[in-house]
Amino acid sequence: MATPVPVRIAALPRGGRALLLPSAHGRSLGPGAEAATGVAGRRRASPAAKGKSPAKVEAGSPLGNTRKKGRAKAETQDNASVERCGAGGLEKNNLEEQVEAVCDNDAADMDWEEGQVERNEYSHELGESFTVEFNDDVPSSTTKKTVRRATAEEKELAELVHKVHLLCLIARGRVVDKTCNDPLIQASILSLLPNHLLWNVADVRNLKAVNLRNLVSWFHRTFCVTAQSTHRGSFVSNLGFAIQDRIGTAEEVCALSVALFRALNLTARFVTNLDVAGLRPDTKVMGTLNQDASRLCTRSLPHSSPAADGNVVSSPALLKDNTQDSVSMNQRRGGLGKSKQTSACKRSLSKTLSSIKADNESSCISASSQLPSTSSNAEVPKRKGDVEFELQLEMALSATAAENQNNNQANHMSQSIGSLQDSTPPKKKLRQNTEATSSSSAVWSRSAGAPLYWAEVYCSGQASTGRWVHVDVVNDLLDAECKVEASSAVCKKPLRYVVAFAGNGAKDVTRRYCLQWYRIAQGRVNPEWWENVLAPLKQMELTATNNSEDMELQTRALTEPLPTSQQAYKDHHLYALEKWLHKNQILHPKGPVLGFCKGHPVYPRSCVQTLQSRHGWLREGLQIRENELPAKVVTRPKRTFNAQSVQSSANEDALKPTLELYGEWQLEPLQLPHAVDGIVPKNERGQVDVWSEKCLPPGTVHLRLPRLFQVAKRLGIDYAPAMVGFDYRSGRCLPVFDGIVVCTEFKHAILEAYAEGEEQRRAEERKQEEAQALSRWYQLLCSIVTRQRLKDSYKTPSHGLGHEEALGNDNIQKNTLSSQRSERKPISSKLQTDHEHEHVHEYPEEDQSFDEETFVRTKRCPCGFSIQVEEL
DNA sequence: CTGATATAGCCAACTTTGGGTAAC
DNA sequence: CGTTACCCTTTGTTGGCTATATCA
Repeated sequence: MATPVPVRIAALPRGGRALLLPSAHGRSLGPGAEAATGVAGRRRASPAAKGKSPAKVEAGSPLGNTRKKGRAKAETQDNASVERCGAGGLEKNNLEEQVEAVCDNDAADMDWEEGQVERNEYSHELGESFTVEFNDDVPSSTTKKTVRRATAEEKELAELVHKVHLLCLIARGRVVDKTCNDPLIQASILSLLPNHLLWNVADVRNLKAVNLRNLVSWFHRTFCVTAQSTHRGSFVSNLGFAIQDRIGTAEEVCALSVALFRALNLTARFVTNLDVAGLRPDTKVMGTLNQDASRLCTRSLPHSSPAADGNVVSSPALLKDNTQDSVSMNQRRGGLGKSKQTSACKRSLSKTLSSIKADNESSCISASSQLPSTSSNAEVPKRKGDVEFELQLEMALSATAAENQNNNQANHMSQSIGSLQDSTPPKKKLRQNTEATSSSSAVWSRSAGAPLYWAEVYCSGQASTGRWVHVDVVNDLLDAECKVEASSAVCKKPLRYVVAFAGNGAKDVTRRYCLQWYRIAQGRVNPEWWENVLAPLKQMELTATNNSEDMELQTRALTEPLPTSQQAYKDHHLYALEKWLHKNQILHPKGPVLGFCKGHPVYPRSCVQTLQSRHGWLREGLQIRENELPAKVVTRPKRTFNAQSVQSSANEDALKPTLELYGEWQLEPLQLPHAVDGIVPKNERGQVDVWSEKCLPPGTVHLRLPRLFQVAKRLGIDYAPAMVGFDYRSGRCLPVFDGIVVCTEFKHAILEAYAEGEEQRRAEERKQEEAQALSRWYQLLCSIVTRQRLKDSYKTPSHGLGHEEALGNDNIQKNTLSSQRSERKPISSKLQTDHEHEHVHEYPEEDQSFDEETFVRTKRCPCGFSIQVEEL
């Protein structure tokens, strides 16, 4: 029944043998899987093995492929396991002979795809200890994971996602900003503010950060922050409910603070660290878009439907996870005992859900219950007595409406799903969730959540001319911009794009919060694109706030402290170490030295010059000045594209394996011979090399149109074919031509003539097509007529035929340009006998027509067959 | 945990002007 | 016999950059 399949026998050092299905990536059945009862293995080429021949363990060669260290190591281990499993000391038998015969047959080019061994057929010959072993995916700590790097396509996709996500987040920021201007929201939040806090901020013109202290503390005490919110239809509605319930997401609470500041007539803006999907693809997560996908998903759809939640609830794995989440959360908050923790693991569904509820509620309670949570008592331990915690739990549960609970439940569940989908380990994720909800600590540490939303208030009384002051009501922080970067880094939400929103506009203020730009530069999108996106928004922001801080941000950008690690100097935007220069870079001038890092002098980045070869500069329309020596000489790859150069490679190596590079300071504009008297200066091949438009001889133009050279030739204008590059196919390089180069003065004449010529050519083409169509119609109709005539001649001979024939011919002849239609008339009666007719080779003159415009002669056989001949 | 270093995989750059055969 | 059109074949190597692993 089983198809004989080529299999390989590995001769093992101790004489043991194992049957190996040829596979680069088989699967281990484990040491215990003995005498497999029919094994089917399918190999799928993994990306790592893509394009490589399957790693086969050759007979007598334990290490099939020792080219790379890592693989050799892995295979050594594989063979050890093979040995372990296969040391049965089997006698060579028929099967093996058969198998080896197949192997010897080689097999090297065989497609080793699928294997199947049926026990029924062979087991009696092999004995019970025969083991089938697949040499891959052995679960072992030392097994090297296949490292797959992202391809260019994936990178492009990730960048696109990043950009789109950025745009979405900006749009979101604008929505929030706009809502902060809503009069009703402003009035509502203002109405909550106690009177005594009002006059602290009355003097807007001389406002200082200190004046905001009480306001911020009050706000922090009054509103508690929750991880998830209920969608109420619009952000305005959400804020309305947040005001009513004194509870909202960090974003909502922060937005409310901005609304309050604006209601108080302060200049305030909504600031957010855009939590955007990564610019680079995440190679750790295979098969999915990237790890941010789930985050994207949860952010855009934070409220999964109850039905979806129901599905999830039915999954035991998720349940367990939730249980653990809630347990450790309880432990964290309330200090539950160990026994309680273990018992909690076995809780029923309802208890799990209630504990989740408790978590949600307790987070609010803990935030709002620690009312006087100023910096003075920030160090108060979070652990409280169990009793107190239980009390709070009770209060929370009873105080919350059932409906609300359900919502929270659902939200928390969807959040949990998100956390499971996320590549972050559950434990870590849990911590993040906890952090997001806990807001009692004013000391930046891991326990404080990553700051994603805050406000900036312009304090005119601060500094000499006033400045923007960082105000974070979520974390009860005032003027603490220096702490943002560290806390973001700790919470794995590094600063990337800190954007301030005001007046429906936006502005990148990352510089204010980021002291180590080199750390984030890699994660940011192409600055040009980003600036283009923000340019119109920046103007709107400026109009609204009337405060330009560009100088301040610029100063920050230029006065970054010297990094202490050498790595940081790699592509640092301000500083450079000589060791990190690229192959085509040089320091010119080599100085000044700004400092030292581990003994290496640090130079300003502005001293780094990028060099190019003579040809490279030529493309840019520049040439090297006379008598300039190469700034740097680097080795160039050997030319190995044909046999001749390989033969003479020894000489070539000695001669010129180097590439001479020049810097910008050694250049002058390209000086090419001018076009004189309508003659295009050409190279020795009679062409012009157009590496770029800058390489054109002065006074000439490059016209990239097909068939243009014919026009130039016809008009007698001097031209040269434009060689634009090379095509390297099948190991050969072929010049690629595109259009022609002519003197500028002939440009219009040629283009006009070309347009005319093209028009004519198209007309001719059309005419030809029409003629052909007519001819085909004629043939078709003739054959119909003939057929009909034949038919009739057998049924009712010579009856009613004349009319049809006349009609058919007439129609055609009206439309043809034939000048001799009348002569073709009586279609010979010979036709009637023409079953095996051969077309007349020498067509009679009277059966030919000639079109003087197209030079097409149409010859017709009396049977209706015609042939067209173009006369030249 | 951080930084230095080694390693491996992806990818871009580099190369820089056909030859044999059949039909006409 | 000279000219022309068409087909053939689908590279191959090197080094830079970068992510990851490993070690101090």
